[in-house]
Amino acid sequence: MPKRADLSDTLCPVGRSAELLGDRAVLLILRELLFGRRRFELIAANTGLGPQLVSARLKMLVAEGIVERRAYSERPLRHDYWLTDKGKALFDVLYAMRNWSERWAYEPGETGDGPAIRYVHRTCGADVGTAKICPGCGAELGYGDLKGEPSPALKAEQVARTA
Amino acid sequence: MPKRADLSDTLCPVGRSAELLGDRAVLLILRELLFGRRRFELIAANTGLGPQLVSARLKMLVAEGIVERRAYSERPLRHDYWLTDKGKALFDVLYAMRNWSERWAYEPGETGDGPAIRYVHRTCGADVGTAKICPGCGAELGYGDLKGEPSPALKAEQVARTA
DNA sequence: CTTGTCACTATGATTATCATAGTTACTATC
DNA sequence: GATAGTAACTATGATAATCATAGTGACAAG
Repeated sequence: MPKRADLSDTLCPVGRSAELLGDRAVLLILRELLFGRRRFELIAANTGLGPQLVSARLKMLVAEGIVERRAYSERPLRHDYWLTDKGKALFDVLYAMRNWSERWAYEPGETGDGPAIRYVHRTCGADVGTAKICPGCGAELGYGDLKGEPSPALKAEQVARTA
Repeated sequence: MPKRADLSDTLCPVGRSAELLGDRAVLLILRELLFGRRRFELIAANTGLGPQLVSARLKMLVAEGIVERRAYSERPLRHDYWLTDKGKALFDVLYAMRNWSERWAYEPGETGDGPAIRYVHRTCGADVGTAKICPGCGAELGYGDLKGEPSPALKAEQVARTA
């Protein structure tokens, strides 16, 4: 690869976010952070990415103001990673990706009989399916509004990765 | 790069679409297709990607059932590229990316005084801003529902790229 | 004082990407 | 009828990002 072309100065909004999100490692790390997994080793294990890549991407995300690095222990000194408001706002993008996958990316029956992850609206309890607005109460769905329940098969996969 | 790790068999819906969308070239090509630019040379020029990359990604997108290759002329034989329903459904993801960018990815005043692209709901005429549901009529917004008007600055950039 | 934990850094092989140039199959112009 | 143009690609070589594996530093626990 030559130095990859830089699109961060394009005025096109899709091009600008493509520079950030058009990267498997970034998307997977954001998934972990949105799921509330904040520790380096957990992120590395769940994504299957090497520590060097995780380190490089987290540094970049901190520099972009999407992630914040915090000390959660002084002795020994240990850090973890938190999404900023700018980072939390990326929930909408990942949720759209999830919705597309649930509809288009699985063979029939591949996830059992339900979706790979069942999402429930915290405030009203409705199963949101793959909707953009809550079918129970009509509210828009954003960061923190949903509670996800992975299917048994997906849960087994996640356990296998961290073991 | 070693062979990139394959996530296409993960059961996680974000992981599965990350395999597809976690790629700058794919996102940029999808942007062009969603904007109705279907010809190879136009896509290459507007994205700034080399023809080899465009060719490889379009082949992959055809194999994934996201894009369809059609002959638009017999003599000389010429082809262009159309989104399938599976491809059109990716509008939601790119629209979420656009919304995030409009809110978080620009310095104040960088796009003039409005957004980089102003979107209007075709059926009711309302300016949708960065909403997920139309603020005019309350309808959900999907592929084909919006008419985009790039800001003068963005338009100038697009003209410069194709010249 | 050895083993374990966590957040990383270092090294080398592999390969995707970019820039540039060339190819094929026609049509249009001089 | 030879040259130039157009559209959709393919070929080639240099570069650098990625992966696998191993190692480091600072501390805690047994």
